[in-house]
Amino acid sequence: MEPNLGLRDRKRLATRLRLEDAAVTLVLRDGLEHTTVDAISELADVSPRTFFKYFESKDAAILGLRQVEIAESELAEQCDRVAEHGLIECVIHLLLTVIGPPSTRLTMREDRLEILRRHPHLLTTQLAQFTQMTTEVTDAVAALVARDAHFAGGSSAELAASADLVLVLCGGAVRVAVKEWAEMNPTDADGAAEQLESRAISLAREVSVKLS
Amino acid sequence: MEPNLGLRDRKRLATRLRLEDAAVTLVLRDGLEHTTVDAISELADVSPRTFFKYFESKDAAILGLRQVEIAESELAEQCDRVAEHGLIECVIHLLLTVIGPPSTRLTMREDRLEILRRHPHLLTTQLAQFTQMTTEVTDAVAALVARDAHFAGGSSAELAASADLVLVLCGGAVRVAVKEWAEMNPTDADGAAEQLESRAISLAREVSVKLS
DNA sequence: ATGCATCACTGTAAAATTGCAGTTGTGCAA
DNA sequence: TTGCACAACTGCAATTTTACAGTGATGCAT
Repeated sequence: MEPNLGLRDRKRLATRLRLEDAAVTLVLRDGLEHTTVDAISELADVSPRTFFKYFESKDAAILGLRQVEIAESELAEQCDRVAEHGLIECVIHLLLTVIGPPSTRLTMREDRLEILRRHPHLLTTQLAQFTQMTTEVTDAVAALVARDAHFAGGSSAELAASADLVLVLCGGAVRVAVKEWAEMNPTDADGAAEQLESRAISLAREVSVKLS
Repeated sequence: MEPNLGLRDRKRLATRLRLEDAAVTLVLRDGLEHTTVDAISELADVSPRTFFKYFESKDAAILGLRQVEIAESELAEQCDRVAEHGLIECVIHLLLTVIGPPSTRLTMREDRLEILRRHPHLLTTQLAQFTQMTTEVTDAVAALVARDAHFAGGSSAELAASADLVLVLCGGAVRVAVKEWAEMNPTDADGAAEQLESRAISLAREVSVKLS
């Protein structure tokens, strides 16, 4: 699946998956509150200290939320699509790029949905993490908004405010699209990226039209 | 200022303000990383355990973020404005109601802005808390959206998705408006509520128009 | 004024999270 | 192959945060 990775990266990926599996397994078996970081780490054969090198919190491990770091070059590349496509399309594509493709392991996805049903407060964690991800691209979105014809001519402060709002709207659209996809599409995971992008764009468009 | 409070509530309010003052004072004096919850609690004359009865985290105390709990009745009352006003206006008014009026203590506001400048990561905390607040009114917003003429006729899932996006857009508008107000309006704190509402509405309207 | 229900406060212990320093394994070039 | 730079892993200590259980203060009806 991923043969183009060196030994170091393969080990790292394996450790992360082992931690995710351990977290999900133990939570389903013992319940969220009786599952400790120590137990997860032990089952995954790493020290508790290492656990936090992979995940920001226990919840993040259970949900499989990796921390993103974006290369400036990637962002700049994405930003050269404004002329051809619309602003909403560009921002959503940017967001989907940084959050990466959804997990292809169907069992895992089912298990996580079950955990989310049992512990709704995890939705808060998920939302917070997602929001944090989106803020990482704030500067890039500001640049995109500044180039858009509809927003041109505003003051610096106005542009910054507009960028902020465009970002939260598109981020929300992506979040809703991902959620719908996770809940409704148990079969193929191939066209996922395209489906997500298409759905998110139509959601954002629809709302902005109906609100104006 | 607030004579219509019993002894218990007055004491509680005083304790919260003492904790906020202690947190801000110590952070400005010793720096964020050298200020412990123990020190804050000691200066405020409560136990560290009590600290967490008032604030969810050290950061929340520094920023003065109180945890909100909304009465269902209040929400229902707000929701009866859809017919007369637009959807955006209603949702923003709802949000401003639940987050309450901004702090009127100017020194405190200045001090906190200074701390935010020195420790940008606190913005993440602030944003997360704000997002959490907004999600508390998800159901009420869903009801508002369902009543709105532009959104009527959609399926249940479509309505839920739309409500989600309307909420993040309005929430973002309020957040931007509050931020602008905190940074630019050192004088009167009286018309604050109206200014905030007006600014947030125009922000949300403008973006939805330009995006559509 | 009295009694009761409730809430605020506290101590203790356990779990979660972070910082620091040291060891080991990996990638890479000589 | 050897050696170096760096990343991953670990242990340890300190801090943050939560759960539980108990004590005292407050609000309120009588």
